[in-house]
Amino acid sequence: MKYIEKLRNSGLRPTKQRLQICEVLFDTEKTFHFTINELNQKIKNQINNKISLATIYNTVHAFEKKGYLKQIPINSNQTYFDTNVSHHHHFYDLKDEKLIDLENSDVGPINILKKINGKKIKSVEVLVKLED
Amino acid sequence: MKYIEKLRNSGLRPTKQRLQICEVLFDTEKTFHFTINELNQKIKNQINNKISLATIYNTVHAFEKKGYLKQIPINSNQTYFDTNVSHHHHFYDLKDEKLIDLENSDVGPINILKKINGKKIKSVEVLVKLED
DNA sequence: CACTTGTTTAGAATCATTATAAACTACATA
DNA sequence: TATGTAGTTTATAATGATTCTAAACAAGTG
Ligand SMILES: [Mn+2]
Ligand SMILES: [Mn+2]
Ligand SMILES: [Zn+2]
Ligand SMILES: [Zn+2]
Repeated sequence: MKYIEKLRNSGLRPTKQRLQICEVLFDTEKTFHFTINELNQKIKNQINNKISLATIYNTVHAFEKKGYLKQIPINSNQTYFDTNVSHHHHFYDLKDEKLIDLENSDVGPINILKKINGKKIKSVEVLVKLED
Repeated sequence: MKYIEKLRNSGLRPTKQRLQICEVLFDTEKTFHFTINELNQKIKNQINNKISLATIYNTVHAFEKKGYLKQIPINSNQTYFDTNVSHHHHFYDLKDEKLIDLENSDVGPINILKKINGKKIKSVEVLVKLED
């Protein structure tokens, strides 16, 4: 199974629950954005199985640490994650509270001129807030 | 007093507590970033008075709504605010968990090419994560 | 001053997230 | 294949930032 490698790379044994989480996260045509609660619902519907929140949190965080998921920097009462781990940006629709992908090509090249001594840039993310 | 106008514009009466919050927020040479807890500490030290958290939350949110404070989009267990309401961006030092201003001129012009039907851009914010 | 409406506050409620620890499982090794 | 150990799952509790509540209090008006 293709997900075993992802799990092992993340330092996790391939258990039934984790493989099911992988199916929901990665066995899709399109990438998507989600909160832990939304993922939990999706698992219940799609896999027709309940996985404890603790396992979901742990697995998502392990993937995020390894770079198989991204956290989206946004102020919300819940943390948003993204299965699209390519370098890209986001619209945030303030009214609908929805995220929309902004491909790298939809945003011009970004050149950070300021340097901080002894630090290097890990990521550059643009958040574009939308209103009506 | 110069803060009375800010308060009235935000739909708030100028009370003793709110004026003291204003002093801490706006009576400074430099702008700064803060969490509610940090602001609470600052008030205790600087004004030598305790103001209830409810009042601090309410006042900060009223100012944020009116545009006298900005919320910084970042994933943290606490919400970060900024007294610098000019259009600017941020470095986020992952190790020290500190925010650093990135002036508009430190980032090239950003051109959002994608348009969303019926929505207009309210803000464009760049977050640059730093590692060692 | 008297009245109304807005404000402050302590404490409770909420709720996303993290911690705990007991029952269970993967899997290496005998 | 059987056994042992380290890792995993789960229900449940704890944590902690934020929001809510409602009673005591203050601002502003006439
Ligand atoms: Mn998280
Ligand atoms: Mn807030
Ligand atoms: Zn995305
Ligand atoms: Zn700033």
